Amino acid sequence: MDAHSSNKEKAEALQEDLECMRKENESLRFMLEVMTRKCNTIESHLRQRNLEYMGIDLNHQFEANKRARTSINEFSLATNKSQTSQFLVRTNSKDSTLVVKDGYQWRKYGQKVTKDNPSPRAYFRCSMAPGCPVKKKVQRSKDDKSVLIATYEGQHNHDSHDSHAHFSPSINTSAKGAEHINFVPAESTPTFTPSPQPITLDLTLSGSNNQENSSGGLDGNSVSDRGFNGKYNKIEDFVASLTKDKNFTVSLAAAVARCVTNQPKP
DNA sequence: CGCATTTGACCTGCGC
DNA sequence: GCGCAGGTCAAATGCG
Repeated sequence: MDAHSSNKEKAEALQEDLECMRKENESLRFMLEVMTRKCNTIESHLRQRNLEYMGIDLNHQFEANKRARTSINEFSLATNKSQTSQFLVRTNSKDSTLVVKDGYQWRKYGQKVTKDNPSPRAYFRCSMAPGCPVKKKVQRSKDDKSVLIATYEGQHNHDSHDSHAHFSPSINTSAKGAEHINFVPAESTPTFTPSPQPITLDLTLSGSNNQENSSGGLDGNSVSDRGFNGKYNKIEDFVASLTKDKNFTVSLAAAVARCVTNQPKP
């Protein structure tokens, strides 16, 4: 009967392990959910704040432009209808080029000085694929010369050759002058409460220069995550701490493997 | 030489 | 119909 009792002990030990792993799995899921929620919150906050900034800009532009054909709300609707999206791109203020590195290849086909803004507006067509209908307009912000306003129209009929560079231009530091770029999507939320403080978000997780980027925002109002239990100042810090934790990595890998294979822990 | 950029001319749409 | 402003075209130019 010794064999029987030892098997029973083994089964109990395995059940204990299984219970531990279940709890670990639950906590991991909880953490993932919390991080997802925080990301969504930050994203929606950014969009709202950016549109508030754009609202001011548009108000100024419409005051200056008697030929304005759309109201602010109409602008918002048109943005959705015609598949246009607008991004604020922070660049080196000394950089006079209107180049926005977004992972696609663009051919410039025109430049025009508009009435409401002394900075010229450049017109680009996507040249990565023949027949790609996407166009973009790039113009410096009237209020902040270090900010480029990039307006994209249409949808690409191909993929970016560099998916990492797509909308992650701060990764690309080799471009002439474009050494410090942050993208801020400016679309969809129809709220235009004036706010004097635009915000930018550096979406890269590239470590050291994140600190500089976050403190070097347009107005020092870059978003930082006050973190889990006040321990982590930024999501990046939290993620970095997690990725450095060997136990976390191993547990996460095991949990993911179990989820993928749909198998209980042995 | 081929390709991208520049830039003046031209086209288009809208308000008056 | 005219004028204005944004958008596009295409010849000229520059660069590798």
